[in-house]
Amino acid sequence: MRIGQLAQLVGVETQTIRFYEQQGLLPPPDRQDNGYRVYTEKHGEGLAFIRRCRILGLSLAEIHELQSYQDDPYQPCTAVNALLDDHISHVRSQITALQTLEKQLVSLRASCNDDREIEACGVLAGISEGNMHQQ
Amino acid sequence: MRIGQLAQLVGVETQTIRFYEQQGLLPPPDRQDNGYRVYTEKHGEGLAFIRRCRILGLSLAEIHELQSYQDDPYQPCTAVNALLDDHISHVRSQITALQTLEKQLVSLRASCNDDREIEACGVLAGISEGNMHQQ
DNA sequence: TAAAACTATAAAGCTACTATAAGGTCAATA
DNA sequence: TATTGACCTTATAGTAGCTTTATAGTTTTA
Ligand SMILES: [Zn+2]
Ligand SMILES: [Zn+2]
Ligand SMILES: [Zn+2]
Ligand SMILES: [Zn+2]
Repeated sequence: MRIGQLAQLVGVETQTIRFYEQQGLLPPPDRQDNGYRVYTEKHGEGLAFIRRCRILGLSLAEIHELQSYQDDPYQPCTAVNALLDDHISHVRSQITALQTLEKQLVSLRASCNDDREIEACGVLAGISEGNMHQQ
Repeated sequence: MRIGQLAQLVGVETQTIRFYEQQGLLPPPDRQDNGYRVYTEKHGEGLAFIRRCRILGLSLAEIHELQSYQDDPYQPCTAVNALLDDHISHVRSQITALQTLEKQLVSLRASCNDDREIEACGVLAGISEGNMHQQ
């Protein structure tokens, strides 16, 4: 399988595949005489794994770590589960931060209607004066 | 006021101030004979405004837009309020996406306890098989 | 006077790609 | 046979918002 076919199969751009190879997330495939990369089914599985991890919001570093665990199949999976727990708390703290942000933005927005001049805009005034109802 | 004092006043690194100047968010200050930047109180206010916007999650482009409105104080503030409305919807869609993600991650995590071998890890299996309970 | 602290510019690094440029390879068509 | 088009190669730059590093000049302090 050449790079274009693999890309279409998994739904990724060819550059992305080369990028993952360069980052050490995909093993370098064999090459044809003309230099073209030749992929196997294993590469397809590896690439699909990476993509599903990315959809779950895992960073390339976290994916790399997971791969290192996969290479050690008889270790206990504590570290894998811990990695996921950490990632869940990453996501949760992002959610919390964004919710706080949303409240601030909504209250800022409520301080103005559409019929003022810029000079009297409650939004701009709120930002300028630091009335951001923190915490 | 020199750059270090301004930085300490607002709670920013000196490089960040130079960066904002370079990006056109802070007006270039006067220089001493030795080339050192000299800042006024206005610069302090401008910098604090930028920082508060950043804390509210506004992009530099959005901040730039707000600044252009500030320069036109007798226009109606419709555009300012619209910018904030847009930003609030940015934030809300991020929250929604992260909440979906969190559900997927929690359900994935629930598919494993800590007492398995990697080979039998429910988390890794879940990712590999694409059991991500989408939508 | 010499070191410490501050300033300057320019360039690279960070994440996870995406896009562009310039070129080599191959099958099919005119 | 010549050429078109689809595919492949590498290398380089761009995205956002800084941070870090390198190198050098200036001011303040001991
Ligand atoms: Zn994470
Ligand atoms: Zn307004
Ligand atoms: Zn926004
Ligand atoms: Zn497990």
